[in-house]
Amino acid sequence: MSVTLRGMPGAGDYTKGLIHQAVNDLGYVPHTGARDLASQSSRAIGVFMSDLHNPFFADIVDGFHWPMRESNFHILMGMGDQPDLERSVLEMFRSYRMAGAMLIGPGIRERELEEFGKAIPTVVIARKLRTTAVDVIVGDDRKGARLAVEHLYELGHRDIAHLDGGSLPAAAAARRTGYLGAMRRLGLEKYVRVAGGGFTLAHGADGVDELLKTRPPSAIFAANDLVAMGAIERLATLGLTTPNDISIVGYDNSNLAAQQRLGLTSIDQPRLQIGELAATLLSERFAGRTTASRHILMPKLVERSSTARRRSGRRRGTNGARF
Amino acid sequence: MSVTLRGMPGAGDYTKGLIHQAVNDLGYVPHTGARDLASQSSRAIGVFMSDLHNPFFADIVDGFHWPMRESNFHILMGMGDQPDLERSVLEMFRSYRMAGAMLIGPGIRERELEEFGKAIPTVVIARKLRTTAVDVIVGDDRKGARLAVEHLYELGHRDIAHLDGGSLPAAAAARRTGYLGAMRRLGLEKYVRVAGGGFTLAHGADGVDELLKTRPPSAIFAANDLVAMGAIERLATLGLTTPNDISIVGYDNSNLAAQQRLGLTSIDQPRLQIGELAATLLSERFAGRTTASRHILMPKLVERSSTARRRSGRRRGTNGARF
DNA sequence: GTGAAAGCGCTAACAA
DNA sequence: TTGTTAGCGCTTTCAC
Repeated sequence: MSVTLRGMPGAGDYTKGLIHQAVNDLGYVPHTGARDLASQSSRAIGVFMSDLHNPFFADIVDGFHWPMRESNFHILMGMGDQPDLERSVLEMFRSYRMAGAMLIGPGIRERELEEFGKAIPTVVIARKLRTTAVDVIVGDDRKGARLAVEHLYELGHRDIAHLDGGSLPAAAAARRTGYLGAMRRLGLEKYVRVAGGGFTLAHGADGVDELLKTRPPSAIFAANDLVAMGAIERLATLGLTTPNDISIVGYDNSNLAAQQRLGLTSIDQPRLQIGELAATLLSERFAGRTTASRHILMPKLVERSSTARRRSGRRRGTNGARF
Repeated sequence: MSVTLRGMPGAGDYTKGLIHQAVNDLGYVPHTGARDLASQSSRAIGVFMSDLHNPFFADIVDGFHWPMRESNFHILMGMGDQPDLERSVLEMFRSYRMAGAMLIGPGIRERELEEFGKAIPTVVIARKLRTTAVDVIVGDDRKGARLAVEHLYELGHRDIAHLDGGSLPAAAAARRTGYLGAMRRLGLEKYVRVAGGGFTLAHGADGVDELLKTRPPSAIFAANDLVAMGAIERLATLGLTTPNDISIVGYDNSNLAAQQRLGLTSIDQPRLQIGELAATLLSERFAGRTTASRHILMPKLVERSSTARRRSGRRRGTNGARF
């Protein structure tokens, strides 16, 4: 069909217009499956997200989206919060012979990820990996946890508890380890308390309930912003305000923390930049790079109003003007 | 290859096992593109989301996901917050000759959606449409807005402002209209105030700033939960607490409102159920239904702690026990 | 039951 | 430049 309708080097603009017009009217859309089959190639990039609700992930996708589109790829997203679902999503990516993939917070075994990476150029986000079959972008979560604890320490807090992210995502373990290490280094072993277990708002609320069974801590380091927010709100309903009664640090510096003038002190990971870097790494792979590329991004603490100097006596106050 | 490796009615279990083993070791994954081309069919369902950050949408997808998987379809998601992106996502769905599609909050013209619906069995969520080419699931947003205003009225509020959802999504207009109508019916015209314009946390905060340029209202009806939360937090930093100083009602009853014990009074739309219904409608289409199916879901108000009876004198109090 | 052959809608290579 | 042809990896059909 007219030189398969693509380049059409010949033919004047007028003719071109006519053809496109006709094609449009007919509602013709080229058959990607057939095209990919014939050309033995694909312009599709698979994006796997372990959690559709996590705004941190959404930002990464936002950052990834644009450069990929500019390079004329299209993004197909799959999600699955359980290993089986995850596997089936990855198999689907392979079954479409996609050109590349970005996996955000995958939970399956490293072996499986390695096998996947051998089949499709892949960049993995937020999962520490040894294999060289995929590119990796991770934050230094232990360092981030340390920043959080030290920040609270400098504000005079000693009784610092941790709301844990749970078992599945690797990030949770690193943050917990970082917390424990920092507490030890500061001589605060006796204050060490870990509660909760999960990355959602509900986990934050439940974690607070758990902590309060013994005593309210002076400060909390939460595994991510969602958990921190859940904790703050739970504390509020119990009459404990932040930061007057309890200081809280989150993780991810997601837009929940930032845009919402809630002002959550949080550990920043450059979300959009991570997505953009992922796009760059894939492009490099497409351009021929075969060696693995590994990036450890340094987190930094963003101080907002959810943390404050420890007050000896409890007092309730406002921190803004009244009308 | 071994009766194309599918049913394999013959061959003992042992042989079957051997074959699958070998296939697995070789890392063979059937080529979906070729299969679809040959069979002139597809097991792919496209899901379009206008906003990856909206937890309401994520819940709908969650509800949709399971029944579809059970029916042996796989979900491929695309997103795009701008009309051009949206168009390109839909074209991609068509280029893959997908079996069906769910479009959440599409923003393009009805004509285009109609054309799409003629090509692929489609259910559209959260967008009022006249065309019979697609199935439609919408909430009665005007009714929902009325519920919100009446609830606040019954609590003694008169000076009720609205934080608007903006121009693009059709839902915003219906909620605004519902607000205006309800205010008029209650004889509160002189209190009518609309501020903000958008569906994000930041829009909520900005809307509050806008309102406070004149005077703090007694209560606020927000276009969705994100906006409500942004407003609450902004008010808090200004020393105005909810619900003591200002009552707030959100919309969507998203998990931000519910799980987070923030306790946001909100207008419930049965999110998971919407997703499940969408799956049912698609299945019906696959089973042969050709007439359009249209569903208007009735919203209901879920009262939580962000709304309270109006207090004549301002006072600040706690609403929970202290330790 | 099993095996061979045609063909899905395209692209790529070649011939005219 | 343009038209023709083989073939991508499968399914489907039809003959055996």
